[in-house]
Amino acid sequence: MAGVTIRDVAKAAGVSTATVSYVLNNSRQVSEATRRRVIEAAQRLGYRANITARNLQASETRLLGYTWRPTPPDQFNPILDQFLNAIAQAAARHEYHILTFPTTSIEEENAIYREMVLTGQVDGFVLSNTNLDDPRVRTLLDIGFPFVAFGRSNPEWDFPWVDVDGTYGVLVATHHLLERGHRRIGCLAWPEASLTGQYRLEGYREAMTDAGLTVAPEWVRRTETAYEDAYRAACGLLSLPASRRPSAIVALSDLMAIGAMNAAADLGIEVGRELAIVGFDDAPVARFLRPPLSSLAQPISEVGERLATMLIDLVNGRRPAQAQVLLKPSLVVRASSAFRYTD
Amino acid sequence: MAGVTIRDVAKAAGVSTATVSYVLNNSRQVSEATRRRVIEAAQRLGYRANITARNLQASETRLLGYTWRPTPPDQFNPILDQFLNAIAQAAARHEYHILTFPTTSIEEENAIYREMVLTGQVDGFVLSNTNLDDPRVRTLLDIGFPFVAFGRSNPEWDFPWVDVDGTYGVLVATHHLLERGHRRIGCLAWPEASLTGQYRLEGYREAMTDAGLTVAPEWVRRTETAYEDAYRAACGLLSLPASRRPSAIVALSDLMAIGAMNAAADLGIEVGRELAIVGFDDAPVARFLRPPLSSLAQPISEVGERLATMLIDLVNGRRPAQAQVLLKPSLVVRASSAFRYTD
DNA sequence: CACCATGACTTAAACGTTTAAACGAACTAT
DNA sequence: ATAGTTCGTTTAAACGTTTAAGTCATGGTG
Repeated sequence: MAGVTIRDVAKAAGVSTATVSYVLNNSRQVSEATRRRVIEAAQRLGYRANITARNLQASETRLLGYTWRPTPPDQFNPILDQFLNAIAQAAARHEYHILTFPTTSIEEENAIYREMVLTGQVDGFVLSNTNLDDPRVRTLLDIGFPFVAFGRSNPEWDFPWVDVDGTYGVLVATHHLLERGHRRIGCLAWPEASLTGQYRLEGYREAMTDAGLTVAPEWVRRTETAYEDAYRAACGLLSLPASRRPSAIVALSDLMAIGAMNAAADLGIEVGRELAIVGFDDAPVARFLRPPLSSLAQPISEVGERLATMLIDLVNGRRPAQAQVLLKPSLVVRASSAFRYTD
Repeated sequence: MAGVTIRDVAKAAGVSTATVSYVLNNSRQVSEATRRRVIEAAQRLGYRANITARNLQASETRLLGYTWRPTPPDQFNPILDQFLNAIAQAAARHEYHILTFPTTSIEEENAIYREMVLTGQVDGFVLSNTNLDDPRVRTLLDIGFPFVAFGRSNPEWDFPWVDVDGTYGVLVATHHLLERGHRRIGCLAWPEASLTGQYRLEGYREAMTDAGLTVAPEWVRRTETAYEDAYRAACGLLSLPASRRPSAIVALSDLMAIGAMNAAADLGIEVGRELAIVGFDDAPVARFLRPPLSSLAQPISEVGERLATMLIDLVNGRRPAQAQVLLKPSLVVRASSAFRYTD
């Protein structure tokens, strides 16, 4: 397409292609006169180095792969936009770009990884939504290919990751509820298999223990992340006899929190007066709900930025300054939980 | 990284690299015996052709660029996930991948386009959120680089696009409201400069005219897309004297619809009984609102798929079968507008 | 004056493919 | 028997860079 090559510039400036390269990359001393001639010629012809050729010669691609599994239509992904944006911006600063490819299953993802590594399509990967013993992490560790992960996996595995401290977040949220006078606090949690779910739930338990409260088993409802499941689970919580029915619910995601809000409404319980709810993620829509939903905001942009720079370090054979980073989410208190509760 | 090249395979099979290439690409007759030897060797060594080298030689990248402007934190992008997914899946079927890069302004986007074209980083572009006289469309038309757009621009410009028929969508939505007994219908519209806004508004006007109703100027409120603006505009609509106050509102986006829902709630007007509201986009959250919000669902996956295949056709010098495609959105009726209204 | 170092540039190989052109052997048709 | 085809394969150029190694003045040093 572009068509103007380094040879054209060399000819126009009356020098060899090597000299042109040296001038343009500042990689060797060149006399001022020649330098000017080359630059002038390059500019006049509108020369821009062909990236593919450069990459071939450097045997790199300056591409970072990011896979994500598309969100089912009945759920939402509150962070894709921001996350993709953050990693792409950070990568661009180092002249890297993001290659995105959605996949449908972990197995497919794994296969695609191998393929991309073998064909040299990317220099590294960004994983997200990692889980305990994540096979993708295992694969990449085994073949020794550069990658970073948003999320932890097996604590025994040494690999670079950034994660948001779910334990801390839920601990803070639960403290907040305790501080507003709640004593019976329920939790909409995920199945045991979810590592992220484990961390978050731990925060809830810790806070309750700190406050000298015992967690009734019936207060912790494990459920899939889908809206309907959360709705049903919340109905269960709210149908407990008055003395054991929670006056506050911590939901491990905003979608689940919405399920809880609607369950409460359908049972005639007023959220923001009789019942407090806190979510996790601070989805954009949280502010617009009625009442506005308190939630834990994840520092997604920082996660993305750190991951990108870590990965670029790795790709270039440098050890990243910090290979494991745990960032704190921040609680955004809104009307769904701002009120003071008294029994 | 991968390390095993076509030369290694050639040596292992005792043939020239050309033969290996011919076998592996099926591009020339090769004797069965040699074919088997080559395939066996390739397999044994785990050979996969290096993509960069192949691309250089073919002077292509098999990469399609997609830029989007990140959504401001107080808004949401209900379609990025699905759209990216659709184009990436469709592209993958033809062994193309998507290079994403977020930008902050149209000007920056334009500059990046030029740069990417000149450096040969992508074979084509997917634009979205095009507007009247969109400078990006102009640039790409001028330099003659392959691209497709989600959205129309200047009707005089001949370029390939796919769009969702906003006029039709809002027409259907308005008909639906008329059919439920509404006579005073308001519209939360966008500033005149928005082409998409123009099309959608037209649907509203047409439906009203069809029904023999005149649109009171005060019923059409032009506003920015932000929540607060829509909220205020809706307050304006709902504060009209009873005889002129709309009993139904068509909002040109779900975010604006939410603004209207909350405005109504704050004014003590019950949505779903006294006031009907319809949005546009069918954001995932629409189902979970109270009442659930009626909305126009865009066939995003189809848009993405069509765009990707059109672009790949273009990149390969084929004219796409259909260069301009207008798809119909479908109205999803939920409780916010399902009731029958009587004055 | 011989020698070496330095500076400014060029030559040519390399990165890993694909593919046009050349080549030789085995057939086929005259 | 000879020329022309066909088949299967190899040779080598090409894609557009970067860069190690080489060349050749020039100038400084002992």
